[in-house]
Amino acid sequence: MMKPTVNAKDVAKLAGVSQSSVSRVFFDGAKVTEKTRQKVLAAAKELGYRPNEYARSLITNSSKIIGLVMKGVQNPFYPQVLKQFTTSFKKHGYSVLFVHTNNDEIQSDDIDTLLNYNVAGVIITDASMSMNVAEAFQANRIPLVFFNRKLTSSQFHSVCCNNLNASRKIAEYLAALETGEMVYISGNEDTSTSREREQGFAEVLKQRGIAYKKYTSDFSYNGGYETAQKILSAGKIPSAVFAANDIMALGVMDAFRKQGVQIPEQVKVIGFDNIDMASWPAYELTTWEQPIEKMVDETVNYLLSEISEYTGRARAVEVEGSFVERKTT
Amino acid sequence: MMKPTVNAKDVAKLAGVSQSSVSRVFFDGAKVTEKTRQKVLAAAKELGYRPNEYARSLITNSSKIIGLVMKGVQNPFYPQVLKQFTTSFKKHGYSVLFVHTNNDEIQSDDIDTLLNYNVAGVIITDASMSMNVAEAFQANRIPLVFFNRKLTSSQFHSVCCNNLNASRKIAEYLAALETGEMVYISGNEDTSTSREREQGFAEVLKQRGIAYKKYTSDFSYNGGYETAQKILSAGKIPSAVFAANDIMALGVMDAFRKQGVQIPEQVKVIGFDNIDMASWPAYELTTWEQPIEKMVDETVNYLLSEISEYTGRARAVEVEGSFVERKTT
DNA sequence: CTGAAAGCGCTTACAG
DNA sequence: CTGAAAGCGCTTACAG
Repeated sequence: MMKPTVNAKDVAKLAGVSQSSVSRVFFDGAKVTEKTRQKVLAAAKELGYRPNEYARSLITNSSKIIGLVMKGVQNPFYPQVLKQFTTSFKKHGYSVLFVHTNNDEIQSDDIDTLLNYNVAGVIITDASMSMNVAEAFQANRIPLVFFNRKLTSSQFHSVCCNNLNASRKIAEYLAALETGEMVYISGNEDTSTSREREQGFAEVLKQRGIAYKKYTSDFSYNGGYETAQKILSAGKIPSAVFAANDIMALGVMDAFRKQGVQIPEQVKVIGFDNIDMASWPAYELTTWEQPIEKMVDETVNYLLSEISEYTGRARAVEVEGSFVERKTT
Repeated sequence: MMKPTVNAKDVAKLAGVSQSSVSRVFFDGAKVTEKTRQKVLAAAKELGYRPNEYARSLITNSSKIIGLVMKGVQNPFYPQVLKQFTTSFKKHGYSVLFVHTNNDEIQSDDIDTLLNYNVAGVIITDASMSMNVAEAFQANRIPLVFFNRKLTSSQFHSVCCNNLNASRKIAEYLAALETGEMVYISGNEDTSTSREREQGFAEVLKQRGIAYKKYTSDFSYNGGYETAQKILSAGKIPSAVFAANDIMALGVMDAFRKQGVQIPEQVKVIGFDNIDMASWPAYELTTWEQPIEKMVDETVNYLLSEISEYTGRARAVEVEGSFVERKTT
């Protein structure tokens, strides 16, 4: 038994017009007289007609699908991002194909999926991608943006928070409060995000003659927790800890507290992102707010404009965020 | 300038075979001699050919896309679910179209999207859906499963944790510890999940002659937090609080602690889900673990079997979870 | 503005 | 097993 598919021809017959006219009624930008439109719409409604998206994509050689690649759904920052992208693209008539990579680097079967569906655009959030793979998208003239990540090569578009400026501000704030040795906890070292946040922080501390020690972690709660234990077992409690994201900062706080270390009296803690939990009474974490909405808007606008007219122009867009002072400093 | 699309015909020409043969090489289940296969594969590789998914879907009147509808991405339980579904479906050659609804009820434009893409199957997680909309999927013979929700009507398939059994066990556990009045904090009242969890809890408490009071909330952290404040301002601290999910339980804990109420000494707290945070040292929440993996497997298997042969058979699948005792009881 | 017709890139009976 | 051909449901020049 087949699904009873009703097509444009059926509607045309019932409406007493040509199949072309039916098509025009449902195709944005095509012209039909109001009278034809009404006849077609009535017939379509009666039959329960809906245009076949696959036939459309086939003939136009384009799709209304955006590929969104994500890895760290465990970090509450990203579900938030996913939600905003989906909502925003829906308004523009695009749907989101969700691709999850377990690995740091996006795998070739995921790329195949994206390419097979001829996605209108691709967003890579916290996964990375080898150069030649990114080039595969360029070769197919599929616009691509790295979200919250930046590649060293300038030939790819990226949208990030101004990490350098943010981490400078954080360092200045901390330097005004404390002058003892501090700690920076990095996320995965191969991410621009982690590197830039360290860079701005280091710059200012150097100016002020304040030393800091770096611990390498992985942007996860457990990573933060374990790093805090290492810090403590190293003997001296630092005057402040700047973690490259909030979820690590929460781990740090929990580990410190477990050892009876007072925050902020003995050590100040600052995160980055301003995820929901940062404002929870159990944490009240001082942090830097990433302006997700602005970042999403920038990304969507770029993608939309590249979809309507492909230029391949790429640049590193940076959006300012804002400092959120709470009770851990 | 057009995208340089290479199609099966191009490959056929280079390989010296017919376009049909090229198609057969890339279509699972079709037969070709090994010699032909090699020639085609070589040519395809040289040209960078990949089958057009839209032409495929058009001709087969089917797709390799699963629609996943979700609302509460703010609750860490759901990103986890999303991740597992994506991973599992990928193994079976399906991609996930992510649909986010802000509203409790899934909106008609989302349904249109799903229908236009002729999705192979649909999963509704925490959103609800009016009966006639669900019927639209049935009319199109698109298998549908409600995940972690159950409709009163038995004509739809659902996969849930055995909430009744779980909440009975929770009540028994609590009754063995305390006999004073308890509290149940519901999620959104129109969800089966919340109702069933109350039912099992109420049943057992009644048997044991223990009273409980119900507060209505919304499955969110803030909801739990505010409810705890209400509980406290009502005067008497209950012997135990059972929150319909973990994220509310965390809110409850934070509100209690803020008022200096000791957990578990003055009041015991139990959640439901076993999200990552429940195990964090700041909480160590006693809870019921929902077996996400098993629930996802059940859902995927059902969908896959209905996709390969549609029966329309529906039943309410229930999966057992397990009690996780930590330090809040 | 409207209709007849070509064609997007595939799958799949049908012959051979 | 393989090839020629029909056809999936659309969009879009091209005439009228």
